[in-house]
Amino acid sequence: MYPQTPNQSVRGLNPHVSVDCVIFGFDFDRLNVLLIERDIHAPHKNNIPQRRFALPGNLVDDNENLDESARRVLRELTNLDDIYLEQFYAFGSPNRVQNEYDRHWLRTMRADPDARVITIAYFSLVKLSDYHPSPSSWARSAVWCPVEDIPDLAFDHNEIMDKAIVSLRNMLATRPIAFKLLPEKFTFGQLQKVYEVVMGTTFDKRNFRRKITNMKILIPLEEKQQGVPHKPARLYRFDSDKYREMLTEDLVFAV
Amino acid sequence: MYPQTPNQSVRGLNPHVSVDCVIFGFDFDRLNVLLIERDIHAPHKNNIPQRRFALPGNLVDDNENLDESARRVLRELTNLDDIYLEQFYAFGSPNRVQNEYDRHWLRTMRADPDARVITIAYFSLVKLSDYHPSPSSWARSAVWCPVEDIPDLAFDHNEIMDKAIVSLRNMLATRPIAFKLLPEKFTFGQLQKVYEVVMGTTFDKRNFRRKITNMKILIPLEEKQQGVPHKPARLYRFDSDKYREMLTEDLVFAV
DNA sequence: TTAATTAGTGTTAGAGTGACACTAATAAGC
DNA sequence: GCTTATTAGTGTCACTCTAACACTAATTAA
Repeated sequence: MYPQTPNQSVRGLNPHVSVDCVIFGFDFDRLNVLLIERDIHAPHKNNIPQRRFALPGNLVDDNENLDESARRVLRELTNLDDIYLEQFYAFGSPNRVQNEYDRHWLRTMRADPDARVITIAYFSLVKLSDYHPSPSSWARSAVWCPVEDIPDLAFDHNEIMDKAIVSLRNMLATRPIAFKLLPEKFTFGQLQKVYEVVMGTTFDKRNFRRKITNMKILIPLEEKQQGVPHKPARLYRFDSDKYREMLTEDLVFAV
Repeated sequence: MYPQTPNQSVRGLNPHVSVDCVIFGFDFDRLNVLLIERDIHAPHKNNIPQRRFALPGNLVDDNENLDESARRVLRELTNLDDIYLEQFYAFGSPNRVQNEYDRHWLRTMRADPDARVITIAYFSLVKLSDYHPSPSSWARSAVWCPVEDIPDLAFDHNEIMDKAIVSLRNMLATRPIAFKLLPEKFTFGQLQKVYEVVMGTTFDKRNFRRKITNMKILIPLEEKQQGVPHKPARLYRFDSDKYREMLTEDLVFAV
């Protein structure tokens, strides 16, 4: 049981290639990212933090392609499935493991703990409320952490995070992925909030409305918000045919 | 000498990770890509082509990061150096090696020929006339091939090529890299040609001129083309301060 | 009744985009 | 020296997009 080498023999894990997943979770308030806390088998040394967070990631199996691998690893560590993952960059500095504690942890986890590992990073953006990560495998916990409060992460995961945010924003600016984050019926205000939270800015309400309206992707409903302590907003749903069209277009959403 | 395993023991090549380089060469006429022809140690079987082209690529060394590796591999195979390489995607299907001939070739080249290899792909765009690739290492020849005439390539290299072109076009559309392809003094016609060849379209001359002029990146010279059998065009050079600014901006060049 | 909160709306000035056709300058060929 | 072939160079118009800007309306809570 310890050191724990999860099915390594059965699976044929490639000792040199891993995948890491940056899962952004949107909650109408801020942008979060999914971190896992390591199960600590290691004895605690002086000055070495006892809690250590990381992006969900692990070695690639020899029979699966990278996309499948990212999906599996995410599932194994967090019990999240059915998440569309987009590859965005490979990180392969020989010095990815600098921290002594990380090295120690690898020794408890990997058959070949000193192997130099290149990692292929993926990101996704999901509705936080739809996913309730629960830790498994070697994760002690799996938590949503606001992107402004990201702690020091394992390995080069802070660097991966930074690049992921850039990729996420590029994605949102060119593809209508915002709609995946909304309930079926939503208001203009909610839609705008998605863009604002992810992009990290604010937009002019009227200009935003006009821009979206011109895309002709929203269908207005004869229904309003209920129970809100202010003027209730009209509800909309989005036109899924139009949405599918736009997924393959070259559109640029620069509000 | 045969099978040839280039310094594998000295270097510590990672058997599972490679880099591949898609070097686009622009020659004012069309877009080319740099291919290497394999040195054929293998006996020729029936129906198996005797010439086999591939993108320059090789295994990553354990002491170098991915960018360095791409650079080294390109140098070793083609004697090209000082080329800025941009990483664009990682390819890692377990079935990257399907062709029998490719498998055979790997057996002649690699210490661990059946290892499953993930490759990190890079691209670059250079002025063809500036670079004279000469084959070395296991390359029999290194040739510029027009992108319209790319033959069947080794492994999944055709797939890599396709994705590289998309990345190249995105790059050209957002960064003023076209200027690297021109001589110090150039005409509007030449600049437009760069965009047309790389983007694979044509643009309206007047609109193009206006767009570029508005960027205020060109400095008109008191000089004209000479020796051309038509009205000689005015020469320009580009403002390198402005150029550096634009490299970091979010500009979109959608002519 | 009042306060707090968010929804909802239009205009204007400026910049950018796409479509479009003719004259000018040169070398080459005759 | 005339003609031809070739590329350079130029302006306008209609349209769309963009950024900036302020007030009224509807609801709940206190």
